[in-house]
Amino acid sequence: MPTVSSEELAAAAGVNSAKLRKDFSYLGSYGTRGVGYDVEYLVYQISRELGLTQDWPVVIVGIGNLGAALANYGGFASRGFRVAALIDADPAMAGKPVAGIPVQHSDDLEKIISENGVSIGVIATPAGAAQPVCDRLVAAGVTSILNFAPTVLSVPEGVDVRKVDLSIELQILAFHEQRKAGEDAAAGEAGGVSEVVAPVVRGGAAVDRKGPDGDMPAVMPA
Amino acid sequence: MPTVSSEELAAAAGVNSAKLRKDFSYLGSYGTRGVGYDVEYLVYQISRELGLTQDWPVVIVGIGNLGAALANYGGFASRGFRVAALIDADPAMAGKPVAGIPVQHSDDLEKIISENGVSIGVIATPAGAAQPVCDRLVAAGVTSILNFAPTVLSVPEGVDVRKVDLSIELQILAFHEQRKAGEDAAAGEAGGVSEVVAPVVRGGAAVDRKGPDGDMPAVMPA
DNA sequence: CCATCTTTGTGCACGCGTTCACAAAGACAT
DNA sequence: ATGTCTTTGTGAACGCGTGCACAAAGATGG
Repeated sequence: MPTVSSEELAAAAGVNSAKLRKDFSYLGSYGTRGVGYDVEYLVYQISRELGLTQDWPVVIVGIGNLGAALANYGGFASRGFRVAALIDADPAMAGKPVAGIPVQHSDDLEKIISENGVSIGVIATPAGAAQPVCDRLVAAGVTSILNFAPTVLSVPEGVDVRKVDLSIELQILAFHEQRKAGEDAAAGEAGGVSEVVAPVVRGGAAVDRKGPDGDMPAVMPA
Repeated sequence: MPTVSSEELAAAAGVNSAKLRKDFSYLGSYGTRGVGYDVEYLVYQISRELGLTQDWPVVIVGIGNLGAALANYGGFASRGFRVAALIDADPAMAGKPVAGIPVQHSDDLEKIISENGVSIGVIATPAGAAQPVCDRLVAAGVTSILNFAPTVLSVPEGVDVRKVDLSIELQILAFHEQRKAGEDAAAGEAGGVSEVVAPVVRGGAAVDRKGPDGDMPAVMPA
């Protein structure tokens, strides 16, 4: 029986082995003392816990460049996701296959959602269309939404929304880039930029616990 | 003079007002006691601190669906970013304009980087091309990389890499979706899924502090 | 069957960030 | 000018997650 010790896994993942063991104990994944964890059983347990063993049908609304990129993305299938349908408001797109899946018109959105039992929707529309699309998705029964449009969506209680702002990631890189440059510059003066920035970098105010990075202050001007 | 109090800002952002004040104090943004913060000055200070007042030239390598989507993304300019060049390995793409910018062939990558003083690169290539492209970018002087390809990039010390895995966001939604469903089901049995999952959700082991969500265990099978 | 060795599972303490609570500071009215 | 009222800035306490260190448990060899 192939096994791994918490020590090996911790080294590979770059975390503390005690923390890893504590987490596994919560999962109820019992290892064997003196031996380690049964790899196969462990993989199964974690997969199940994360929902990888389930089949999640998703719909992608808005088949522009981004929507097409998502439809072609290879990483979905291995994670338990199945693109159940592609939806676009442009009648000219209807029927045209993208990533092997024919695009359907948004008039049929509600029907598509209910017929496929979809509970997760991806919005890749322009900003203006995002909220109306969101409302229709929610009304049709979708309870989790991944939003790529640069808008804040308002949804009723019980619906999860995650917003992916592609420029935020760049923002974070630029922030660190600036710090790199700032530290060099501050070497000359006394009390340079880095001293001012450092505490902020540690304890920046978080607008939302779901923010992508705890290392950056989340309060920023529009 | 238009002002805002920390209380108002905190309410709007959904955070504790003391935390917000403490953060602002690190910035050196002095407010006026009894009045609040001068909005205009505050916006300027935060913008400067985050690097929004600087001009960051970036190059996008790999002009497929995703690369094109990024090139067309409107949110970059307002955040201080300027797409300095689009680069693709396909000779057929060379010269063709995407988002108003002509695509250049990857043979000229090094020249493009140095001539434009680019320090931030975006990789939107297929997985196989990512590491070689990354190496060339770094060799040419890029010190921050935003990676959309589904590969872990290895870079020398001093270079920042942020990986955007589009399927991870979906994963997180599915995880919460499962918890929603699990809680209902567990209402019947004693000691259902939620009790097991809850502690994990709080204290999941983090492979990387830069992970996108502290609310989910980061250890998962490949 | 006993001794030893490995690895898990976890109580406990440390450290850090968040929050509370209040004194200091300035505006504004009288 | 003085008092009152509002809001900032921050010292101190609290709470939580992380990491240490060890006892319990099982394997393995003699």
